[in-house]
Amino acid sequence: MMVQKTMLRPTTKDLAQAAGVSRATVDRVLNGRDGVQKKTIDRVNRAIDELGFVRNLQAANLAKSQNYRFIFALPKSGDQFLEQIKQRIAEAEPVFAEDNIWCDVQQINDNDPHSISAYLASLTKNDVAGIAIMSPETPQVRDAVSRLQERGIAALPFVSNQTMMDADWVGVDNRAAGATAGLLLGQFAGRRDGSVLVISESMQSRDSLERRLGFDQELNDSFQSLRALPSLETYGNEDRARQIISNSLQTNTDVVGIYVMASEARIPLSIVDELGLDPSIIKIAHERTPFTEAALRTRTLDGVIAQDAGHLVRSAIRRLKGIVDRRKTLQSQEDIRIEILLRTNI
Amino acid sequence: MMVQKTMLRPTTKDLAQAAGVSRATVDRVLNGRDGVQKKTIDRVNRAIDELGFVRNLQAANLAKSQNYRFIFALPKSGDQFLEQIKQRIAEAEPVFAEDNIWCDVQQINDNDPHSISAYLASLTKNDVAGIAIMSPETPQVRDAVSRLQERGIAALPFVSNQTMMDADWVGVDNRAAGATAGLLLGQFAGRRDGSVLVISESMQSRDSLERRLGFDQELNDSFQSLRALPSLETYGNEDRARQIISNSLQTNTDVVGIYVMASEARIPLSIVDELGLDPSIIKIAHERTPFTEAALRTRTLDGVIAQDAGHLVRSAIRRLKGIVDRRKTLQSQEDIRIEILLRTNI
DNA sequence: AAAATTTTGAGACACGTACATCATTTTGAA
DNA sequence: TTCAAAATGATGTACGTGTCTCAAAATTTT
Repeated sequence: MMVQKTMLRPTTKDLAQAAGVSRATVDRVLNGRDGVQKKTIDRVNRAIDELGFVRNLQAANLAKSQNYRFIFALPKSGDQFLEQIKQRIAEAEPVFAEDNIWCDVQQINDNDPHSISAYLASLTKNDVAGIAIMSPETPQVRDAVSRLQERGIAALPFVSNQTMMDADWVGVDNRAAGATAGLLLGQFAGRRDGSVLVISESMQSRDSLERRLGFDQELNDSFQSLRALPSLETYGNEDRARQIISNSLQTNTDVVGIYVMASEARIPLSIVDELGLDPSIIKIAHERTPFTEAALRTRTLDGVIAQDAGHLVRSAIRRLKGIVDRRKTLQSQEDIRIEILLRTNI
Repeated sequence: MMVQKTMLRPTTKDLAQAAGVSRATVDRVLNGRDGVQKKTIDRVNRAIDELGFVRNLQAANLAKSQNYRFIFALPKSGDQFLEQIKQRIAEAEPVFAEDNIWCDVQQINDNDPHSISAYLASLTKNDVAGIAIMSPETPQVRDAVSRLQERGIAALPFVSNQTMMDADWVGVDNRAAGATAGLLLGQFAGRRDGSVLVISESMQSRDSLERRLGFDQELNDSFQSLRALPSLETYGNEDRARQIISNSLQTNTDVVGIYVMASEARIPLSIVDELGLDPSIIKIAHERTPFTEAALRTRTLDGVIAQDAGHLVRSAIRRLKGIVDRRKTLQSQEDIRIEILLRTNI
């Protein structure tokens, strides 16, 4: 496959000439229509390689008046991280609009798997070209996603609660994220020994389970002087959070670190703040939000493990577009990095 | 500015109708041609807002047979980081090709400012639409860049040695990167006190100076038990490096940390390895390379401060394209993050 | 060899914008 | 009021591809 640089960019016309066939036949081959002999197909393909032909996607889209309408299906109940996501979608809108990409946000009650699958079932190919779904993984949703794909709508699990088995999703490896939290906390705690408070919103989500798994493994492997306490689940309830956290701190007087696993770090950290602990206790949380940024700056928080919300959004859009265009995307661009934020690199 | 969702996407025709003018006048306004009354311009602009008109860039490019040919002007002498850059450019090529973007790499002797400016002066608008320049900032180069821009060629300083004064460049804030290295090293060193070895290739580059500045400031501010030693300059010479490093280690028996500032960490770190130091000495280096990745995994390196080479490349391409298209790019996407790599988030 | 079928060719039109030309209208100055 | 200049309209072609239709050629079947 060599690229001819003298010809600025070969067109289907050039291709037809090179292959010794007509433009109509080239079109039949390029778009996989039938009624073409195998040997003719081969001739055209050989010419494609020789010329280094690349279809002009823009012209093709123009001709098809293809437009990319994507939907982000997000949960209704939201924390600050979700707000970040929505903000990044809005921010990306005008830029992607020039590339003929239009995104809508649809917020769905995520406590009810039925309403999600009902919504997904209502979509047709005319309404929408692709959809990024942020929802806990239930059989209903999984089915609805399959049926979407059957109807030719691109569907992509987004950020939340997916099995890592499936390579086709947008988000980070939560096990590794938890391990990174563990490593950071362990190293920052230095040679002290003691116990570590682990606060989550709920251990029912896969995210939390995987983070906890990675966190424990890292502490066991490399920081045996630290002892991770059982997860405290706040259920998003501030009063409950206050009670269980202060309880735990009274029971365990040797706490040297606090790990807030939930994507909403504000409530637990505010409570810890109220209690006026020894500032040398290392505190690690997840996700960049206005709150965690401020906490890093004031040194009430030592580190944040984050996934770049803007990157998540743009990656989802690019990958949906890639599916629609049947072209592969750039793997290295779509790997969502596990970011470590300290007060110096916010 | 409201977006009309019923009309799939307003065209210039719709615009003309809404504004009560002809397509020709719309064209004049959109492309800034003269010979249009102010009040007519206003009428059209009002219609643009009302309809939420967005120019179809694809169709426009098709009509102009616009193609984006970009050049990366890189130094000839190269370390592993530069190899990463080149690799990422090659990797991005086929993907960007579908968007009508073609990138070439040109390697230039960066020790000779004259050959760089001579090369830049030789470029014409027909050859190339934009150029990303990785070169030390000298008056000659700075002039050549200005003249490029005057000739309508997009020019963008890339990664290396630029004043942070100029907002229009691609790269990280090296002061903050140095500070991050300092913070990480300081925290990892725990409550120990002692001195810190700082190894650079040369303190003549702005990169090194800024990193050192940030590093020292962070240590002074927050880790007063640590004492940063004067920078050891290797000049890329392995024998020299071995000598000055082992000298310094003999003189300073209280070393608790080593900071390798250079983008080529392999030589200094190999030498440190040879000397068989106490593994509890904290080692921080810059840039993700096959070597630093391996060193993190084997725990001979504790942390790496990096800028994502792929991101740098793609950001440069997007911004060059943005300049050519006279459209603003998404700021948050083009901020190059200061990444912290530990063994758990490689 | 004739007929039926498959394969290929030739051409037209569409998509939304850029750009050019020439005709017509409006405006402002003499 | 007249005339030149400025402003606007009308219209055509081009860009590269997709998608039709209909005719012509090549191949297979009868």
